[in-house]
Amino acid sequence: MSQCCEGDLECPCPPIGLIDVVGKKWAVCVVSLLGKYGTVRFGPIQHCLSGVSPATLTSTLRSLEREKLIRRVFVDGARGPVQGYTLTPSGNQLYQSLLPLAGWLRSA
Amino acid sequence: MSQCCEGDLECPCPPIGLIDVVGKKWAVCVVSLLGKYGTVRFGPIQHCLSGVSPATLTSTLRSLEREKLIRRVFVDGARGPVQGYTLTPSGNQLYQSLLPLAGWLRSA
DNA sequence: CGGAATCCCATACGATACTG
DNA sequence: CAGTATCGTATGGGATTCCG
Repeated sequence: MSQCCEGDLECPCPPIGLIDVVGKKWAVCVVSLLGKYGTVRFGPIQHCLSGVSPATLTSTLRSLEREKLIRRVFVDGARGPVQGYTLTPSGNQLYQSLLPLAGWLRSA
Repeated sequence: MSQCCEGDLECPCPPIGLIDVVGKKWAVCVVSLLGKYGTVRFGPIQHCLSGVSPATLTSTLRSLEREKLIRRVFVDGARGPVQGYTLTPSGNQLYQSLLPLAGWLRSA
């Protein structure tokens, strides 16, 4: 993965590694969803994203986990604990700084 | 391109089409660069992005042009007019709403 | 210098089937 | 319900070459 940047201009570019994570097709959606609703389980996330394939969603969730932007949590359901996903503090910072962009994207 | 969103949760996700543009590996870098420096030519952009291949850079620039986020301009150089790229008003709005995210990405 | 054309590869993504 | 496994395709992106 090449590094940005090495030119004469001072580089305003974010690190490529995080771009790769945030740039994943559904990553921004998942972060926005968790930011808005707190803890969400696998099924509702998948349903909200119009039936994205479970493999793809899992891949997105795992990469977000690796970057410590989300984490798995267990909540008490009617029949025992169930899993869910929620933002880490770092993920919540991302969510906050993502809000203006998300707003602009929707209005553009 | 599947649509987001159709679940019970109200969807906070931005449109997928623009995600695809902004999510391109170098798109955020280019927008940040033009936002900071105004008009920049092909060469300096490429150099600043650590020698990204011309094909890739061209692809990025074209997709940004299609979305009317940047446009080509001609400026008077020493030996006749030369080309450059600059943000459109819409692109500048994107740049503004991108600043918090770019800042967070760099600090994360 | 500013690209366009071509080739090639890695992988993101979707579809489907299956498991605990 | 919450994934995992497998497969196939589309395409983003790098390397190289060539052109005005």
